[in-house]
Amino acid sequence: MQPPLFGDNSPKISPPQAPTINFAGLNPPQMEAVTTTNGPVLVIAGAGSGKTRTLVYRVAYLMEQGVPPERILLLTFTRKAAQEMLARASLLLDESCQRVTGGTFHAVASLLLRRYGHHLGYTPQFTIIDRSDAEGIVNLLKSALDNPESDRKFPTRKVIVNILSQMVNKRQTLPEVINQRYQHLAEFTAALEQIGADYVKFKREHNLMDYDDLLVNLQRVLSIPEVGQEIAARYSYVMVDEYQDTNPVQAEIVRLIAPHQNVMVVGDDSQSIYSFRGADFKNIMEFPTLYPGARLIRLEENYRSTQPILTMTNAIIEQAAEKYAKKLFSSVEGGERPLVYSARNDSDQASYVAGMIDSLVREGTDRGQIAVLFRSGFHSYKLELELANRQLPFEKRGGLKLTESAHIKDLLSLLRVIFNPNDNLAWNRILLFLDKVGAKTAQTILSAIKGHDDPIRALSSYPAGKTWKEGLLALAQTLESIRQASSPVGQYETAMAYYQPVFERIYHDDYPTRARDLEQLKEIVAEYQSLDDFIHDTALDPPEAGLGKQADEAVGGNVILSTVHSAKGLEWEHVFVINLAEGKFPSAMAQTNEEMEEERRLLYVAATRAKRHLYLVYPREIAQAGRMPELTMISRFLDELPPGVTVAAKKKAVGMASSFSQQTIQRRQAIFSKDDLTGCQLRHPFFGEGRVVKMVGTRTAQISFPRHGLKTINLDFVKMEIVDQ
DNA sequence: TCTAATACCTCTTAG
DNA sequence: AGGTATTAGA
Repeated sequence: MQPPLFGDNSPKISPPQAPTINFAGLNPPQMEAVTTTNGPVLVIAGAGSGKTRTLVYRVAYLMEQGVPPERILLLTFTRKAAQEMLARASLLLDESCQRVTGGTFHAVASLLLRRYGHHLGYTPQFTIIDRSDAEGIVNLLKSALDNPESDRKFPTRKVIVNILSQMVNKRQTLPEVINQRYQHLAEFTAALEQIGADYVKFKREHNLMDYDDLLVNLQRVLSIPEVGQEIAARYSYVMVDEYQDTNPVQAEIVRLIAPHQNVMVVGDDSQSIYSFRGADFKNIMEFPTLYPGARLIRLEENYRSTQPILTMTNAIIEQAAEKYAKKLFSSVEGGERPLVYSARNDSDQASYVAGMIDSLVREGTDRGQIAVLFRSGFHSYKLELELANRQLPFEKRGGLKLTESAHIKDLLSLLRVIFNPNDNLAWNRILLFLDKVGAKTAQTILSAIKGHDDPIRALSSYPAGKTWKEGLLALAQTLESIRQASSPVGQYETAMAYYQPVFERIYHDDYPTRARDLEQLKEIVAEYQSLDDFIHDTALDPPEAGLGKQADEAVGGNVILSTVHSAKGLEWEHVFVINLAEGKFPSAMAQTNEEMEEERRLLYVAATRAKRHLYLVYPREIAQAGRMPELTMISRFLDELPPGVTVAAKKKAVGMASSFSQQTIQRRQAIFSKDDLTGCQLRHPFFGEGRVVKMVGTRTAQISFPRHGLKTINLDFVKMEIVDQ
């Protein structure tokens, strides 16, 4: 269970003896940041300089000074970060630290807007929509616009949502956004303006808020004098983590919520990686202007990484076009230079990394001390297969979230219409479950039942077509039962009983795999007392889907595969950064100089996650679906490094997994040159190990895989390895 | 007129 | 692997 965002307001019983905090572990600037509690404070904290520790101590210190936890607000970048900090503060002081209000801007906004959103015309049951929901709405509005000749150049719903979001986050007008980044769409300005207005109207009419609305609407209620005062009166001390990644709207929220100016913000301009969300690393430098008399504290000593790693990361940021002079120095002894491995291709890269991880684990390295980082979620697919083959459990962070997959959205939609009967997207989704009902019919039904104060009842009396009347009644009945079910699990099960056959029909190809996600969802639902809480929580902090998660909740944790963005603020002994090739990292999407600079900072963030060992890997060629593999160039960021900062890794140098040893390779070649492989144990990149039952032709074998059954495989096309004769 | 099946295309990063 | 555009079929 997540700790409540707002602490309970029950009267606090002071402990007989006030516990005291031991500050021995803090250096002088950290100590200054902890004890300067009144007035604005800006902490510029380099990577690994003990920023989190400082915040944790400060929370505990404030409480030791007698500040009630309910009056402290800690805004962080992820909900997880807030939980972790409060848990650590509890260890320093006592459990009451858990009652501090801590979470993301969005989570805090969601809670405050449930209470104060009525000033803007929202009911407390508004639904938070995610990106794909927003895209769905925009798509709807786009087609309603009926541009005469549906031109191919008209932007996709994805691009439109990006543009609308950028307008909000950077507080720009549509022409400004178009002029800055989307000049090629200038001719569609009028249409986009219309879609933007329709989108706002649609959300308003259906009691929906997207992520941007949460922030903007919070800012708006805070700007209503009486309401703003009431909210501001709740908090006497406000702390903001990762301030370099806040956007102007968030900065304004901080200003409004803390008129007393007891605000401490912590950040590092070199680690600004969210400009696509409207953040500008210059904002942090403007803090002293916004808060005259702000105390500036710098944390520059690095407690995380060895000097050779810092030498390399300093070199990366050294090349940045615009930077505020800062050079981290290490207090960690010794260490080796970062290794660079040049892989032949994606497969070689995956097998190198998996092999290294395998041998590290065999040597006794804690799995939880190993992470693989990459620019984009899909960059790790190959590696995921490779790790699964070697039965190495891992957890993936970033990329697709559980609630973003189609089948989970289906089920959640059944619950969402109960919660917010105005949620058209959810309605549309579940109406499409019905056989013989498509987009058109669904819209017709929807507009018919929309006006009723009880759309579910209205649904059961809808004049349905002969072919789908039965299905419609069954759906209406199910919704009624869900509404009446007493617990969230009960509601889940009622919904699931209805959804199961639909599910098997829609996803007939792969529903067993997807079924696992639904099971996982059930476990999450089971932790909740009310459906409302469940829907709020999952909207803002979707649980992550993963192969690895259920594999092993082993001691010390699992190997982590993560996007760089999701690795922010974390650290590991061993860090692999993969796909360091032009077009991948930096991403091909980075066009402007500013964007390229952000890619550089992104690599800086990735590399500074490493405590002792850093491995930089890139493929020399990239396979593209349906095309010949293309040669790639090494990432410019590595190419620009001064000589001697890194060291080339020898191919498969360090104790590789047995299946990749020289002997194995020789044996494999020897045997593969033979004709008859009957009886051999082979390893398939996807199906895992299997035994050859018989040869079908000279190069084709029938192989029995324990988990996947009998397959006929051409050995020239599929890369197989000999495991045993 | 609408649904269902098929072939094809494109993929950032996140609350 | 997901969505979209196209087309066959009801």
